[in-house]
Amino acid sequence: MTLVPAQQNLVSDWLARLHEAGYRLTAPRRVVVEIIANSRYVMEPQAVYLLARQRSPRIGLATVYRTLEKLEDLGLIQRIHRPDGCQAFIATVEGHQHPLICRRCGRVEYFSGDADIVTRLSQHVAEESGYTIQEHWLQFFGICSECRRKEANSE
Amino acid sequence: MTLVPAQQNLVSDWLARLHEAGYRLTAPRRVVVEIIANSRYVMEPQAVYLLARQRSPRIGLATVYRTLEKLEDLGLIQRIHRPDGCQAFIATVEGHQHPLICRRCGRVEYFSGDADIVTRLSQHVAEESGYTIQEHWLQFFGICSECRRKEANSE
DNA sequence: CTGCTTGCAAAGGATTTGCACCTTA
DNA sequence: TAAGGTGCAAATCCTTTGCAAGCAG
Repeated sequence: MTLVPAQQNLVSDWLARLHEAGYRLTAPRRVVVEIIANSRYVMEPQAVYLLARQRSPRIGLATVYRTLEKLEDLGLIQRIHRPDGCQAFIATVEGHQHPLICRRCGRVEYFSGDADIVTRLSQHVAEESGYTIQEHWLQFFGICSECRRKEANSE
Repeated sequence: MTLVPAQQNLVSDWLARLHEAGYRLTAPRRVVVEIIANSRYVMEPQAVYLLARQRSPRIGLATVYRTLEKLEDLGLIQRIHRPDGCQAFIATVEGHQHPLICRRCGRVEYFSGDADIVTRLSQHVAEESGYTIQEHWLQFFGICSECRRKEANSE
């Protein structure tokens, strides 16, 4: 299981995917795409909306929701389910990866493993339970080193 | 990692815990506790409410929410976070377990492992990322054997 | 008895929807 | 220029809260 580096060119990639899927490339969509694709932080619709308005003051919250919905359908972003709710999104990374989220700042790292341990675990679970396993979720929560440092300094 | 058997006496156990915590044992609370403690299925507040009303027609939805809140605070039930939301609850099982949820019927099984593989994974992730890991979530989704059988029959 | 609980109804928030106007392809 | 997309505001949906009346301890 190894740390996955940040990805390049996500923006043009996502725009292309939206286009292929038959969606039009409008100014508001470009703004929303750029905001999420370039964020290494978990983002709620409100937060995306506020950032979007800085660039494009007339954009509406509904448009943000509609764009997020499409990106999620296309699998380009995914929900992060946290104890306090599950309305936050992050970019999906290629391959089978698992997010690690900082509880202080929302920063996300990704872990990916070929010959995924969890996949093997999942086969074991399937055998014992009799279920057909379709999917698994694995998410880690903690505090990133930067937030730990800040905390140490403020004491 | 092994399948965890269903638990006995959850109801009296939970009532005792509520009592110890200083809460009163009222009729509506007993009803809600019985419904969730005896369910091996994921349950949303609405569903609990509807079942509760069959037994106790005057019970209010707010009471259901308030009881669920207490049970969650005491760690007796936990939220199941699914792609479509995270408002469903199931009983918490002793020890470190991971739920396996049927996407058709909501049935839940639990897996638990001593010397948890995921815990070891989590240490590895901590080293590579520099994060302090506080928690991890692992959930499996699939179709239980009963739902598969039903499906096969109806074709 | 005392104060925690309840049911009801109203309030609050987040998300979705309807619609006339605008833009992309 | 047609169809899809937008912003706005209203509508919905889920959850929480305020309060007088009802019970558990």
